[in-house]
Amino acid sequence: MQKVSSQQAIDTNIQAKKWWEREAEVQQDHEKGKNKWKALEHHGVTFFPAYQPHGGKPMDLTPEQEEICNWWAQIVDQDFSKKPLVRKNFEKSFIELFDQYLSDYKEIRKNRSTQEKKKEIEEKQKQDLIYKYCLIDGELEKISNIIVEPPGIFRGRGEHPLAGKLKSRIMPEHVTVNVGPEDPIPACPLGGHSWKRIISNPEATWLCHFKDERLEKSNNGKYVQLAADSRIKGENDRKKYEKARRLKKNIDSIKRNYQEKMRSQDVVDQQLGVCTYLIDKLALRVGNEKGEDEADTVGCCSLKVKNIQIEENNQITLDFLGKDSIRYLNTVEVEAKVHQNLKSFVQGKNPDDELFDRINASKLNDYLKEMMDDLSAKVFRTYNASVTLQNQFQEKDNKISEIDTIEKKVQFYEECNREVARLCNHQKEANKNHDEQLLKMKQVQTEKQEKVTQLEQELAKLKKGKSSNDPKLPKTVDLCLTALEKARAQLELQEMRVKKKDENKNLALGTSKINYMDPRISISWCKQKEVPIEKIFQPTLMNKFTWAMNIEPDYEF
DNA sequence: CGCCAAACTTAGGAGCTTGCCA
DNA sequence: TGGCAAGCTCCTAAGTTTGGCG
Repeated sequence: MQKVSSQQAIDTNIQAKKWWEREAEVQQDHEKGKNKWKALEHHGVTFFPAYQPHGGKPMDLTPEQEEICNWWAQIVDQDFSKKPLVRKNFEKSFIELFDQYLSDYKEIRKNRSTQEKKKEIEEKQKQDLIYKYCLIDGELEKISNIIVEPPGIFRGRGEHPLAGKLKSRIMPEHVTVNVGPEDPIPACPLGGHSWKRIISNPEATWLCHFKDERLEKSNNGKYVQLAADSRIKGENDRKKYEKARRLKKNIDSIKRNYQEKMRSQDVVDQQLGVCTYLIDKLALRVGNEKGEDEADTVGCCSLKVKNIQIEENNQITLDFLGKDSIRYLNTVEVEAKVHQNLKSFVQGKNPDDELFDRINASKLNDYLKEMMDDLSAKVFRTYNASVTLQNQFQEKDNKISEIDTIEKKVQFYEECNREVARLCNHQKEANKNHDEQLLKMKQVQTEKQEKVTQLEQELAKLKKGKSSNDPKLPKTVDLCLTALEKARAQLELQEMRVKKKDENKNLALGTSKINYMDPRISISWCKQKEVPIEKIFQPTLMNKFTWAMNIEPDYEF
């Protein structure tokens, strides 16, 4: 891998290969069929360093610590030790014995000089450099993750049956490596060890695969994948949005199709129709069935009777835990036929029974493919998110004007973004100091308001030829007007900040920006409104979406 | 078909750095 | 000049989709 010699050489190479400007070649690539590459060269994956015993020397338990460990060992198989309260109390006392070391360690790390920290990072980057890039058909490409996951405690979300189980240390013997048939097999970075298997699968884009054998069935392992700004990921991303645009083009006939479907005499068809209606209208996930060893969450097809309330006036309330055990709670009006069908699906069932008992995700996707080539349920989320953003820009356009500041325009963008996040139910945990912080900001707002009022009063006085004696206040009408204008602008900014703070309390805007909204909508809007794109996209997104940067200002999704 | 594995995208939170204000 | 919120990247869990197999 000659090209991986220095960071500068890499940057130059990466800059040089703009795949989106070489569409002809990209077209040719399709002739390769299912194959994603002919040559693939890389250095494999690195490993989490072996555990460093505390302070580099073996840590003997103090007699006190050892004795306490023994106490627990004596009762560990008794019912007593299974009681949550017992475990909680014991754990607390136990951890107190050890956490002094950890907090000391943390403190030492924190107190290193800025220079020292910087040097450490630079050295790490230098070490990682050869692992960070691969060669795909001769082109240098960035890799996203180059180290296997460290051993530790599994942190499942929500009520996960496996939460707290141990994740074992991944060794080269757990790793399968995918390289080109003519390319060198990467050297195993751990002496005395060797890779589990070397394969050459050009239909896959992953470089390494590793699996913790200890975790159960639903764990299908992890991959070393290309970075988001690589050609292959970029092409896939663009294809995703093009497919969503195709859905937009066909949406009328698709709507007619599922409307007809839910009017069928066949319950299977009714369920397919209603499910598609809900996925289209509410941007729900498809909802695959889940295993015993996974958290109990649902999506559209796996909704249970207890997750829906059929209300008056064609309203329904959906209340369920979705992906990541995030709660979805929404009361909406649906079409009369949908309401009627849902009522019949609920009829005679128990709360834990499936609402759509005759279908599943796979059948639903089969149905979607009858209507549009390549259509699957997730495309509706991409389509809905992108259309929502575009519509928000249009509907709210009168809220901003050319003379507005960049900050105000950016706030406007966020307002539109929030509607998308709401649609997709992208929630986050509120900052634990949120209320306190908001109060402080509101106080600042009040002060700014008072300042404006004060200046307004002073202006009135000055116009009558009078003046206050306060030396802080302007002495002429002109000066006062300038000051007032400034104060009003400051007040408006603060009001926007307060609003943003409160509205973003439980909403995560990042997810839709990264995964759902066609970046070309945002970029063309920025061009129209003369907002620098960096104000909307952080550096990683600027890189991820470079393929979309040359879009015209009048792009329509 | 139903079931399962493989391969990929989507997700929230941890934890770091940055930048602002008192 | 240090305290703290905001911004951002990293991490890895948790989804979806497809296709092969009995």
